[in-house]
Amino acid sequence: MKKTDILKKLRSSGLRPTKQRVEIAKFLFEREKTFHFTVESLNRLLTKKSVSKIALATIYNTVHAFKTAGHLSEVEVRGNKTYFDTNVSNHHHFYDSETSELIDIDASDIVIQKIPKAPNGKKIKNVEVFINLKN
Amino acid sequence: MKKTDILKKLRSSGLRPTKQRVEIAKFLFEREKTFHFTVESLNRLLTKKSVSKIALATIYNTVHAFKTAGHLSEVEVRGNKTYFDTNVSNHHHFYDSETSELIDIDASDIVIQKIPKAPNGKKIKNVEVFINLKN
DNA sequence: TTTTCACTTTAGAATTATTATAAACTAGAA
DNA sequence: TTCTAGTTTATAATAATTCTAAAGTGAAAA
Ligand SMILES: [Mn+2]
Ligand SMILES: [Mn+2]
Ligand SMILES: [Zn+2]
Ligand SMILES: [Zn+2]
Repeated sequence: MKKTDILKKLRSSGLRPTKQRVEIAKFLFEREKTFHFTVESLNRLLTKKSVSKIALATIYNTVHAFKTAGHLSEVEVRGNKTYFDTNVSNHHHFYDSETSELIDIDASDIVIQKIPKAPNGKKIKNVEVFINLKN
Repeated sequence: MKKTDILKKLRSSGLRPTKQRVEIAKFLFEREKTFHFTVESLNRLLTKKSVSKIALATIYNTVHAFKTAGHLSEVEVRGNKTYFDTNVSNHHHFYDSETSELIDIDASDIVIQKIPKAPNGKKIKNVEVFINLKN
C-alpha cells in the first residue's frame, strides 16, 4: 500500500492526515497480510515501534473512524476485548485460544451445503464461520 | 425439568441448594425452550419475577458455576456484554441485531461441504456458525 | 506575515461490565 | 442446639472503553 492510499483512507474516513493518524494508518495498512488486533495490542506495538507516544484516546478515535468508514472490521472473539481486522472482505476465521490468534479463511474455502431459512420476515445478512482450534 | 433435576444441577456444580441458587436455577432451567441471556437481563427478569432481590454478585457466581460445570454455555455476540445459553449442545445461531435476540439452529440444520484443514500442528475443536439477520 | 479558528491531541475523569473482598448470615452435620 | 464451612451481600477494585475539556496545530484569511 502506497502513501497516497494512506492519505485516501484517512480522507475517506473524514480525518485530516495528522502525524499521529498517519502513523497509525501506516502501521495498520502498509502490510502484506491481514492484521488482527485489539486497541491494547495496537497501542503496545505502536509504542514499541515509534518515537512519539500516541494517546490511547487518539488510537480509539482513529480506529473507530476507520471502522465506521469500512476500512476496518470487527471480529467477535471470546473475552472482553474488541478485536479489529484489516481484512474487510467477507471471510471467516480460525481461532487459536492458546495464543489468542486469529487466522483468516477465505470465503471461498468454506462451502455451506445446507442452511436454514431465516425466521419470520427476516433475511440473512451474512454468515460468519468461526473455527476454534486445539492442539 | 423437575425439581430433582434442579438440585442435581446445583450439586453437580458444587453448589449447595440455597434459596437464591434454587431460584436462579429454576428460572434458567425450568423452561421448554433454550434461553439466551446476559447477566444484566437475567438480573432484570429475576428482580421482576421474584419477591426477594438477589445480589448481582450471587448471580454472577451462580452463572459462572453453571458454566464451569457445563450447564450453561457462552455465545459470542457483538458488544461488550457476555451472553449465556441454556443450550449446551453443539449448535449454531441466528442473530437479530435489531432486537439483540439469539435464535438456536440445530447442528444438523447446517451442513458444511468444504472446510480448510487446520494450520500447523493444530486440530479443529469445533465450528460455530453465526448468521446475522436483517429485515 | 500574523491572526484566526476549526479541528486535534491529550490526560484524566466517567462509565460499564465484571471480579474481588470481607463482614454478616445460614444450612446442615455433629 | 451448637458449630462451622460455605454463602450472600454491599461495596470496592479492576479493566475496557468513552467522554470531557483544556491546550496544541496548521492551513487559510486578513
Ligand atoms: Mn468479544
Ligand atoms: Mn462479545
Ligand atoms: Zn480476518
Ligand atoms: Zn443457543
